[in-house]
Amino acid sequence: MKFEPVTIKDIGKALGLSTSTVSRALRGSYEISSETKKQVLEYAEKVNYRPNPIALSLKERRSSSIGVVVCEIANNFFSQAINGIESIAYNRGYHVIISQSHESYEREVVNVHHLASRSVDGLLVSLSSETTDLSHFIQLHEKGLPIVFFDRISNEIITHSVIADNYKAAYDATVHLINNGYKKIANLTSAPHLSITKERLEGYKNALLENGLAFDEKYIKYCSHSEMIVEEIEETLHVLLQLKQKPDAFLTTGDRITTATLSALKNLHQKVPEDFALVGFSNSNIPELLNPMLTTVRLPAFEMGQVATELLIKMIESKRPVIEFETRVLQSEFTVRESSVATAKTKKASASK
Amino acid sequence: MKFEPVTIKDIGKALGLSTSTVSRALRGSYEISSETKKQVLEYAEKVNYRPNPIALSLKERRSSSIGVVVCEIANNFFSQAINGIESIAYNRGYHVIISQSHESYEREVVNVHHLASRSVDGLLVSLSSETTDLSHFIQLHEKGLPIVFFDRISNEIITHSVIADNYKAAYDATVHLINNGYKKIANLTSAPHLSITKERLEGYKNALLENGLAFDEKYIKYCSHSEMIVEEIEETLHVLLQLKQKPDAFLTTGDRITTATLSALKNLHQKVPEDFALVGFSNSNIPELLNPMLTTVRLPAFEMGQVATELLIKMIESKRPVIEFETRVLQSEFTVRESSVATAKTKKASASK
DNA sequence: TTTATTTACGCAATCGTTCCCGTTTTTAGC
DNA sequence: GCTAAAAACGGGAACGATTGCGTAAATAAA
Repeated sequence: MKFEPVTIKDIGKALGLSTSTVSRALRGSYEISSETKKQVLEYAEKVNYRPNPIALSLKERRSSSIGVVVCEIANNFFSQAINGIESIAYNRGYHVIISQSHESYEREVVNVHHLASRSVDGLLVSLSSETTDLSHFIQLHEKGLPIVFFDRISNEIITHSVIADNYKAAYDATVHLINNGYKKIANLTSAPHLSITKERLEGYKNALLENGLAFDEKYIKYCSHSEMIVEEIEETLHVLLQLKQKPDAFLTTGDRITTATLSALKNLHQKVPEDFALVGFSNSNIPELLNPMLTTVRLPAFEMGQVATELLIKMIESKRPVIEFETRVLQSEFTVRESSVATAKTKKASASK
Repeated sequence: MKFEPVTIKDIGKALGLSTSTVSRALRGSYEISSETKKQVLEYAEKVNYRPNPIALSLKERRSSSIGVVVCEIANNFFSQAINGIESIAYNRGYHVIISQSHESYEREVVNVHHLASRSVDGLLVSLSSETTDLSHFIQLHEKGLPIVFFDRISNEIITHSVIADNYKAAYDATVHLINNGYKKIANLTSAPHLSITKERLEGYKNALLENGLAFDEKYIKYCSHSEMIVEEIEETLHVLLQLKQKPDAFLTTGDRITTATLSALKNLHQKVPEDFALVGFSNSNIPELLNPMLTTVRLPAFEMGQVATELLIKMIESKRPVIEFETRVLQSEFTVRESSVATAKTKKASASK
């Protein structure tokens, strides 16, 4: 099946004008008499003419579209970020083409090439957890394709970045647990080389050290983001629960890790916060509907998408090459709910001290 | 900033060949000697040549991309459906361009025009709740643009459709509540003109009638999908709770309506299922983490996306105009959990009868 | 009336690729 | 040694829109 839109040539033929005249008339050029303009405009309206953006892209060497590379849209953080991206992009006349890597490096490479060859004017990227080699981005970046990283960024490529205050968020969350009497706080986090992981881990670590608690590698568990995440975390919990010094609280720094941990704890018949407290990074819309109501760190996903898009469009539309870059840090939101409150156990421990 | 990829012309110049020869060599034409082919292929590899799909689109009059029109990707049902769409589309060599209407008719129209002029080869559509006038689709459909509707479909346009067994799903859910002793079941549902609403309403209605219960218009509440949905549903509940015959159970037929109802009930300090039972349509990944664990109807979102995409690509790639259309109905999944079990109250009522 | 200026439009190149036609050279057939 | 047929490659139009340049006619200025 095919779809035959009206072209400028059709209009010219119908009206006995050249394509250039029609083109100019449509763009309101002063060179065209008002009669001709009126005639062309009316006819174009009548036949519902729409300029072919593909032809325009070819000529202008730009597509008015930006590519988004994320790992998963079925994830509150990213779907909210994409809403932020769209809210800016559409107002500025850009299309948004979304691609998902599903945390696979290969898939990310394929998607990036696909988008680049599709002549996107720029790229908004949050890295997949498998990605350590950035050459697919470096290649494009060197050729001058504007790229902005958000959330999972890299310092191998010098460009704009937008992140949340990951260090502070993890620090505050950890201090909160400590203040509520928890002393053996395990951290379930994402792949170790991801920027978010490093920053959050640092915040967690310093919170412990500054409060006189030991930092124990055994309490750090890196979780993949596979489909089997609940089973994986159940395994991880098994290991943690068999430690001599088993943890009394969990800090989960990732949307899916948080819900998966909650599921796993439930499957293992562990009560929160009585058996284990839990603070989770989560952009869920319904943290207070969970059982227990979840203490969360909520990332400013929507705003991050907006800011990243603004920076990208600024780069795209810049006449001269951009040479100064910034890393914008946006504030997260910490909300205390049931899952991390002090319990009889922790109160007793604190009192007896 | 600009981005200058290697063209076939560059290769020709470098190798002293014409563009036609290079083009043919790259496509492996029998007309080109194996030496020349080898030379061209090697050089192309070396300079990392990639054909410009924009130029191809212009020439071939197809873009190898399909447009998706949904209301909200930050919704479990749609993000799962999009994953299904992508899983098929990418394997078949199609790009997916997603646009959100945020339930706004105007936005939907703009997006559809945008996508059409962007030369998508076909459209996957789930209507916005505001849409009653379909002329923006009819226009394109008449010009031969392949369109497949899924979930929120329309019978104004004769084409393929993919839906869930909405009638049966609502019927079964209602019967389940009745069997557990609930007799005054209110139905919170989406906009009245949506296909999903009509089908689900019919299932609900017939379940009541076939089980000797009256169908009461006062128990039907149509909810918009605005940002303020929790507040809106709180209002609605206020009205329902002040009826002489106030309901004893809710059937919520929509992802966000379900969670919003749960939130609203919580805000109003109503217990589920003790005060009110609840069965909700929901594609949440964590229904058993909610408090109470939620009895759900889960739609086959991923599969719906897949089937719709297969049908669309079949239409796009069909040589002759497609004249026979089908409506594929996929099965939903009903899972009983806490929120709809029989309580002391309903058991007593049943027993005393 | 002659020249200069404005008005209003057409021609053709351009973007990157494909493909229908040539055209030249080589090889085969007799 | 001549013709015929492959083999190997180039020229140029086409896809839709824009735009610099050229030019005819109309008007204004001298």
